[in-house]
Amino acid sequence: MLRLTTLSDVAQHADVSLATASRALNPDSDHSVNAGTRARVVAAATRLSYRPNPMARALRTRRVPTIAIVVHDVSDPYFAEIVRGATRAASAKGFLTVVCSSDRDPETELRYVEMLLLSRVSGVIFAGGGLEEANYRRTMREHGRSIANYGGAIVALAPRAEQWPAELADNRNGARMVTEHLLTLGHTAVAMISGPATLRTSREREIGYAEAMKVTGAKPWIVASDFTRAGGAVAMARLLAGRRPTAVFVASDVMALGALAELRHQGIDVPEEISVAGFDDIPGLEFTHPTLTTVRVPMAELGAAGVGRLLGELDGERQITRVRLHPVELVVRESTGPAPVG
Amino acid sequence: MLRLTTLSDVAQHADVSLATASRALNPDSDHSVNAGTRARVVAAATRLSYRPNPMARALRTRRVPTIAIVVHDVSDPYFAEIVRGATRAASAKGFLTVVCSSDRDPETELRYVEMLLLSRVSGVIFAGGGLEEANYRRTMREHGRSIANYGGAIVALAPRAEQWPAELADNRNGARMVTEHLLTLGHTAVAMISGPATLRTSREREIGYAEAMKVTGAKPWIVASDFTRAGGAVAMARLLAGRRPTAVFVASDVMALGALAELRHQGIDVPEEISVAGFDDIPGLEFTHPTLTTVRVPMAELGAAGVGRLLGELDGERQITRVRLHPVELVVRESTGPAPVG
DNA sequence: ATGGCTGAGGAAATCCATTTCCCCAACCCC
DNA sequence: GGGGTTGGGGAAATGGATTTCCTCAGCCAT
Repeated sequence: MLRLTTLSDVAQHADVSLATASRALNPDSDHSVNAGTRARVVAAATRLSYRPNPMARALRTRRVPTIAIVVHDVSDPYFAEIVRGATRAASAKGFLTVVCSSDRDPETELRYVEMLLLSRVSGVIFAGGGLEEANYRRTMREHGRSIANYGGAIVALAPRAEQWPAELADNRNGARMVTEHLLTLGHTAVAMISGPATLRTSREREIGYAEAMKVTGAKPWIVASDFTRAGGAVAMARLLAGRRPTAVFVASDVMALGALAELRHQGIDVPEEISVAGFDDIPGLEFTHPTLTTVRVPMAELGAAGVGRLLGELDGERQITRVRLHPVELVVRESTGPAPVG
Repeated sequence: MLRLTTLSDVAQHADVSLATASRALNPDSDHSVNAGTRARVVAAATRLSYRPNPMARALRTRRVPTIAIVVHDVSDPYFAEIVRGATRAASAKGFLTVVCSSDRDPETELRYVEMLLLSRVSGVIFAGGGLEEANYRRTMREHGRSIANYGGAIVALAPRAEQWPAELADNRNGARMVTEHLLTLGHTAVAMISGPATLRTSREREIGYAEAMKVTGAKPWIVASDFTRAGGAVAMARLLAGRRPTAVFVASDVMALGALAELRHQGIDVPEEISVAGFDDIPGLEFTHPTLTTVRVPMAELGAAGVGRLLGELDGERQITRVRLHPVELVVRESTGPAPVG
């Protein structure tokens, strides 16, 4: 069985004590070390290709060099992209990332969070929005407190009832912008396909949409469904069954892809007959047909920002602004066009 | 800062020594404990709601209740789906899963694996195929040995040079099947868009394609590119620039989506003028246009099987068959049709 | 010259569970 | 009854880094 070089090996080779070796290699210590001594230690460490044992360090510092990211579904491109940004940022700082995919089941999510707090991860990033459900909220609040109690940090990347520090996409503004875009194109019958009403993210995007609609005097026209391709298709079918809109703002790209498929299925041309816009700008939209107009959410950046924020909190940097809003950007592609005349 | 109950608290309350307390709570120890004593300890542990400190345990046992999965890119639907299956299976067994996304960079992957072996994860699942590059292979082999040395397990979910236990999709067979499907439709000029030549997965799929082509006497016609949407588009453009095929087998669905976009861009009808088939059956293909004919790889199942295999290896179950092949299935959709006449 | 301070180093405690190694009593067998 | 096993328990070592508490020398001010 492999024996790796330990700090005491390094100390011996550099002819210093364990304490000095440790301090030499952790420059941000309070205790100063003579430059020459430090050089000797560093040299020895390099020569022996020393790597500190993460477990020992974790035991002593009471902190695991691991963070967790909780998502609704890893195989949803939106979350996948966030995870990508987060893992990259984390590994750059020497942290590993455990990914917990709840498969959109609140129970599963709660169980995961309990596992996480028992294993004392340094911090937890909640990438998905919270649920507006009494039991879920209560348990989540308790877990959050437990995590805070042992010194773990929490960051949210989507709107949540809990007052956790957050790095959020400007959902409301984005929804308003894209709706205004559709209105500017001359559409008056602008419907929205939204996510589940229990999800805060849906609500924020609905509010932005409603704000833009309010100006026109038209009243909001919202159909809710699941945040999945199938959900989008179903919602679009429901819309098409009644009075037809000429433009539809869909609350997520994944749903929008489903909606587009349904339109194609029914032989309705986009954007000639109906304009469609999504939200998120997941990768690959420029390869769909028609290419999808959407609102770009800097997903990978959100993930990275979440990690940065988390590590900052761990270092005790109390941010004044608990919630930071990341700007979003309208991306106009082929799926939106002028309202049909007549 | 919360002080949690430690084993010695439990020991005191149960009025036994530390050693006995530990043995009472870890029933699979060699050392037997009197039933009454054990009951006392367990009662105390429950009363104090004792949870062993994972860090201390990890330091001592040199093993963390965590497994790792190494992928080329989490935001690639193929890998995302595998990760989903793996994390679910792992959490059912009480393991957390760290996800390492190399972003298709060999250096990054190697660095990750080094981090993993230093943190002594219980096991590592390699979801992506290995690279045929001398330095990569050598370093990876060394890391693999280190992991085995400390008692960690390794499982591969894609073909690799290293002789690790593997749960593989039947790539060769799938590629043969889909190529035969195209040939059966009357196509004679059947080209293949493959992944990077350095990737074993590409090679296996090429072999299956070549086998099917051999029967017809036609010689293989392969264009290699990246395993990305853009890669698929570029390769298709290259194909279209020369003598045109009437059917193209694309080595992955993600690439196939790019290839389809390029065809649409050039105004070429699918499948009227050119048939296109992919590989993997990533989620959402039934929402594309045209819906994509492909070979279904049970991705989530592979991920779960990988976890199962890993935990089996940890328990010392030496499998006789090192490599298990998972059957794949042809899924015919709209993107393939009869060869154009003339 | 004395007290106080700082820079630099070391010995030892600490984090907490697991695992030797050792001991004792009870029991068995010849 | 003496020697050998076995069941059950404890003291202490172990894993490897961080951190607390000292110590000592050198320097400054009083």
